Amino acid sequence: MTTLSLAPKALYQEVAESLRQRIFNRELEPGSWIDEVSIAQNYGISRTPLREALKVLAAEGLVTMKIRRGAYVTEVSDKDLHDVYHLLALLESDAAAVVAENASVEQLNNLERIHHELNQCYQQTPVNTERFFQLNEQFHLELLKIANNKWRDQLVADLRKVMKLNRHHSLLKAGRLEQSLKEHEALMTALLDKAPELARVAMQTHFMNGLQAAT
Amino acid sequence: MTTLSLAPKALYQEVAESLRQRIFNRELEPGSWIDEVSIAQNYGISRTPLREALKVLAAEGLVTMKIRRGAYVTEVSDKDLHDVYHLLALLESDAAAVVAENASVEQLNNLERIHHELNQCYQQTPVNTERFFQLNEQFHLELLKIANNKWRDQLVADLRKVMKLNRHHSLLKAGRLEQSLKEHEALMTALLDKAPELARVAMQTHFMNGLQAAT
DNA sequence: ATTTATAATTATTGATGCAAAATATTTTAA
DNA sequence: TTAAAATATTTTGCATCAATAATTATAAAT
Repeated sequence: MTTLSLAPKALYQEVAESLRQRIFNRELEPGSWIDEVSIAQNYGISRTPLREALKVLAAEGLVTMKIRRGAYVTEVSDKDLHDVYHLLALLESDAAAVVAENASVEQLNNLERIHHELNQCYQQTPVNTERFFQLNEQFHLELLKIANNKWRDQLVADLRKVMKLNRHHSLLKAGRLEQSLKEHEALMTALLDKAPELARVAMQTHFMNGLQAAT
Repeated sequence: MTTLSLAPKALYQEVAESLRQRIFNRELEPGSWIDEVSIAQNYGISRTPLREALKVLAAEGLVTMKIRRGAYVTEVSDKDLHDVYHLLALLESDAAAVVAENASVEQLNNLERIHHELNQCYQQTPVNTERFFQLNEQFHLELLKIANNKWRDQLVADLRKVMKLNRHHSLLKAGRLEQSLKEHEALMTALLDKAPELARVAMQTHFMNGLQAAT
């Protein structure tokens, strides 16, 4: 019997992904030192791929390398959170404007389908918040996909990772669901009307309210 | 006599910086495979720090790692250039708006000082274009510094690196100097008037004309 | 002659070991 | 008893070594 690996990844990438999760779960606390030898033993690997993984995480901003002191989990201040949120709002609201300008009917249909699922999810009692958050993220990702700028996608992905480091990290808090849906509604309207600036403002508003709710 | 090292860097960082320059200088061509063994020998180092450097460059987008195939210098298409430029315009024009909103008199004076140097540099005949480009970059960096968002600074730095990969990479081409100065002038006026949206539009215009000139 | 399979070469990936540097500890002297 | 110096321990950083995967070349069979 042979094990068929469909998505073969380098060890350092697997390790990086695992560490990411452990950081998001606060198993590795912000500010804490990352013990290379202990973690390597823990995973049953050598330090070489682990150190490569740490370099990747450092580039993402999740860990900070100190010279001759090793790697530390990045601490995200309230100002950092605010700044990162500001950039996410900027990048995603611009994406909304681009989508309003260029999207095909089919692409808008895809987006509206997700929007409808989100609405239906909210109608159910009790609301499956887990699924709601998932669909919400899917909506944002689909919008970015339509905007068709892989460099922006990368920036947004990295910024979202940094945001997850903070304790008030959710782009969408419970209790904001209804408000959030209305904002999506306004956004969809602007997109279907092919009104770039309206779409931009709608997304901007969506994010600013989100920040309000998060802090 | 002891050598006082003020900025001690790890070997992998030194190597990363050196490789960056070799990539920008087209000594390592886009699309080409990076021979780890040969380069390690070339530098007289082992492959371990070299591989860590390559991971860093990969995170910056300068090189692309292919599984079990090693590292390749990233190829930047015309669309990529356009997309990256779009994001730079977005991020820096937002920075301009933030500066117009919040900057202190002293900070604006610093900016205007650089702007004046730029003007004086242009008045000289013949124009020292090298110095002009340098001052131009300094102006943009000072603006970002005043905007005071280190995460944006990081994004902009990475995007600028990717742009340098492309043959039409200069944010400012010769023959555009006068036009560019006028655009800076308009920007400075908006900043001094504390008019965020005017500043945003001025910077946006500055970038769009730059793209026009670059392609 | 062309295609397929196998072998050999080449290159990447991961493990181990060693040296240098920084921190913590202990000892000695004031 | 406290402070400073020396020693010991810990940890990073770099190099060497081994193994695994992939590509190319060669040989055999149809």
